[in-house]
Amino acid sequence: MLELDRFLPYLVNKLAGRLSDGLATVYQQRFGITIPEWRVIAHLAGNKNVSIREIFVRVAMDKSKVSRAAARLELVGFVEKNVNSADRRLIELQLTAKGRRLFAAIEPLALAYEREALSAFSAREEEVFRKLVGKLLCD
Amino acid sequence: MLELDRFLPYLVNKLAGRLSDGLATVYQQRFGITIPEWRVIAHLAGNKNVSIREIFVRVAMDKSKVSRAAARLELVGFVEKNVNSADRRLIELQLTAKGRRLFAAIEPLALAYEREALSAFSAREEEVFRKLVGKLLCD
DNA sequence: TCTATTTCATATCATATGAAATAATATGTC
DNA sequence: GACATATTATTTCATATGATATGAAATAGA
Repeated sequence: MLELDRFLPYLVNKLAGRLSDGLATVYQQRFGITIPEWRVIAHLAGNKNVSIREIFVRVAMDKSKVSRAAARLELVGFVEKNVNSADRRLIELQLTAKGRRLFAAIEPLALAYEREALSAFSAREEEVFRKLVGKLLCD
Repeated sequence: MLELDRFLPYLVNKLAGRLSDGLATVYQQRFGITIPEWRVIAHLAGNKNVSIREIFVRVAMDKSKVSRAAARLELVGFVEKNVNSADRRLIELQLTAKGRRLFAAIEPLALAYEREALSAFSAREEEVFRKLVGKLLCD
């Protein structure tokens, strides 16, 4: 008999919801940033001159979401959008100085949140968990 | 430096999305059932005469979602709604015969999907993963 | 070159979502 | 019993979402 509380797709979703909600509260209340926007920022923090497409294939969001997040981030001055001169269909996104400051402010909070969320784990357990999640995601 | 691909809240979300989407396709296309509806059905399959409230506290959905899912499931004849005669604020939800047949049809597909999703794991790894997820969820 | 196809970002639109309001019932206090 | 407060389910309403359409630019083939 299928029991929801032993059904992994459900359990993983429940866990994901908790992790996201908790983290979202942090940067939503303090910085007015949504989850999609946070993901775009985090990706841009590690990758220069990125197109919308590059983000949504890498970052598990559909293109509308990324497009809207980028539009809003530009509006509030966290990212800069430029057309790629080699291929004018493409957009080059990058963090502005303001955007980099925002990331620098959020980063330690996000890492602290992650540590806190995983505090039930021993170091060994965390390592195993990371490995297993990686195995399921496989990419 | 925070790297999205090593950030567990993100990774778990990505995994959850994949697991849900894949499974949703199964029962959406074949049975016209959404994820919230599936969760209500799965919960009702194991619990008789359940109120809306009971479901949303147990099943990680907000009350509107459960209320709407229940309304639609009643409309299409998979569940039956009755007011609790002891406390007329409460609703008693239960699967109809049709609803039980639906669950019986979906159950093996859902379990097969779970097995397939976890096929990258050895039996031991699956066990460990379940334990670790349980530990993070703690309830 | 001309035309068809593909790719990229955005816009559109119907639906989903969830926070807050509402309505109905229950509980507690005087 | 009457009145205030609490609890439950639904509805409302503004916003989010995502599938599809659009338009602009690039590429391929004749």
